[in-house]
Amino acid sequence: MATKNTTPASSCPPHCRDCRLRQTGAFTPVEPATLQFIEKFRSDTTAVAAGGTIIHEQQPGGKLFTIYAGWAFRYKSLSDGRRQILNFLLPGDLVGLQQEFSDGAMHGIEAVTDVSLCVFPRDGLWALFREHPALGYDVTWLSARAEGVVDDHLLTTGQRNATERVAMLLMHLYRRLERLGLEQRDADGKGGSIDWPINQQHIADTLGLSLVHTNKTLRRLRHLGLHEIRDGRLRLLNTRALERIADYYDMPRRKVPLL
Amino acid sequence: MATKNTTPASSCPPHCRDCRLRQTGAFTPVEPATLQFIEKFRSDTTAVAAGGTIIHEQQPGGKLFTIYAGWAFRYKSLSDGRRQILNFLLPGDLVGLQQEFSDGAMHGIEAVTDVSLCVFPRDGLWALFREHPALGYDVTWLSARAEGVVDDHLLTTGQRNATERVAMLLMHLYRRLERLGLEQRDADGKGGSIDWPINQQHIADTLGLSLVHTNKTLRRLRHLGLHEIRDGRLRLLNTRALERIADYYDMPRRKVPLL
DNA sequence: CGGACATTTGACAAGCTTCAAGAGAAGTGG
DNA sequence: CCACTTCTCTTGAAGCTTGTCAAATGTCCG
Repeated sequence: MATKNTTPASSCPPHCRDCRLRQTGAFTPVEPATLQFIEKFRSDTTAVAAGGTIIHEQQPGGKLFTIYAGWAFRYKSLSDGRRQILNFLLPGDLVGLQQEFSDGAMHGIEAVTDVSLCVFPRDGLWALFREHPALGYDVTWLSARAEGVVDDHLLTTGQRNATERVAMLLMHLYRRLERLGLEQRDADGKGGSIDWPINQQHIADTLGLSLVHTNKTLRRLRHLGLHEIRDGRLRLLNTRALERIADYYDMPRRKVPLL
Repeated sequence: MATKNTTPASSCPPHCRDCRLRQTGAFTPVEPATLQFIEKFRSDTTAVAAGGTIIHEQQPGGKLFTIYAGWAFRYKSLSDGRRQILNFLLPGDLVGLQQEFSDGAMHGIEAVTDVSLCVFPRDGLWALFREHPALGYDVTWLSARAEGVVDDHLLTTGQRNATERVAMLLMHLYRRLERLGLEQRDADGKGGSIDWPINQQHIADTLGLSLVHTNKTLRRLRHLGLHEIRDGRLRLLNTRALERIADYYDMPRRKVPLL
């Protein structure tokens, strides 16, 4: 009881210079002056409990967020309830840009785990571009990169079959977590695992498959010894095979801007 | 013979102030000074013949383009040849941003019709942000909006069935052309039609369906009297029904930036 | 007329969804 | 502490949507 609904273990530090994310090496280093500007730009920090709504699907406006800790996902739904998860949001991801720009075709954002967020004022974005063009450039970078992720996902739902889709998702998320330094290496140093807070319904909604078929496809891959999901953790037992099935290619990893 | 491989009817005018696109009312008006900046930033104009490659799928770098006239599409493929069309590119669309930013996960761009393009130097983008933050802001706008289009498309391939997908694509493209003033009204003023340069293979690759099933789905909609494709033109005969089938909602139309 | 290409159609197979129901885990309240 | 609910995962069976194979028709163009 005392451990529930409290602030998640990793909440945003009061000062950006203490940001745990910037110490991972996954993000482009910034000058102290720039860091101060970002901290000034940040209007708040907040937390959303697992299952909570970060951005409502129909609600325009809103704010900009950077995920500091936890998992969330963007989604869109049809009026009869069918839901498509567009992508998963992990620490370092900037979200809410589309709400600012889009024609009104909105998406929702929901927390999977408890999530910690840095909040930026929506109407401050133009000031950011004007006063600090380099950060504006970074925002564009992040936006273009986010579209690239959705592009890949569209290739998956449009062209890959069920087995390929599941293999792709496992590889994709594993690599993203790994890049953030969130992979937990085994004691023997041979393997590793990542936190896996999503359930099979999430996977089904992500890949455009039914829940039942998702289950059976996962089972097949598991019985082939390719992966293991247990106690809320994912362990890849044969990445080579998963990459081959999914036609997955790992890209050279550049550092990414962080707002 | 004399009419082939010549410059398409609508090629970019030498001066941006004569740009036909800006006269459509679909784009945000800009100050003459800004227009001059854009014209200076533009390094070239060019044309690509129907079926030609604008950006090669595997080739990094490259340039930025604004489509001035014609149809093109972005795509990604799997190594065995399956191809997913990510979206169609119409006049006013800015393309090539991802090549600048993405981790290397590239897409290709191919011309459907003869295409006229404004060319911008890739390495001038940072200068644009620095010297003209408002244009940088516009680029971000366009990038975020482009992602919104792909989001919608992902919802389509992930959740809609074949009939819904086809209806969605018909509505989506018709509305986009209409917004650009490229709908041709009938003499009686009751209906209209748009140029329809794509074939059923394009549609199949866009919607993640087989060619045969695409054909049969189109036929069904045609026999229901919902649309008509003839002589390279698309005519919607019952938009109400198509919108209902596709769960399509028309968004309020804001003017969009044009680079 | 012959060749390349897009469209069309039928028959059959396969992949995926739906329906139904049971098992296990975790939280809730008496 | 245990019954009860709820949620997730699991499995089987049946049916429908979609893909694959094959071939005919039509069209454009040299």
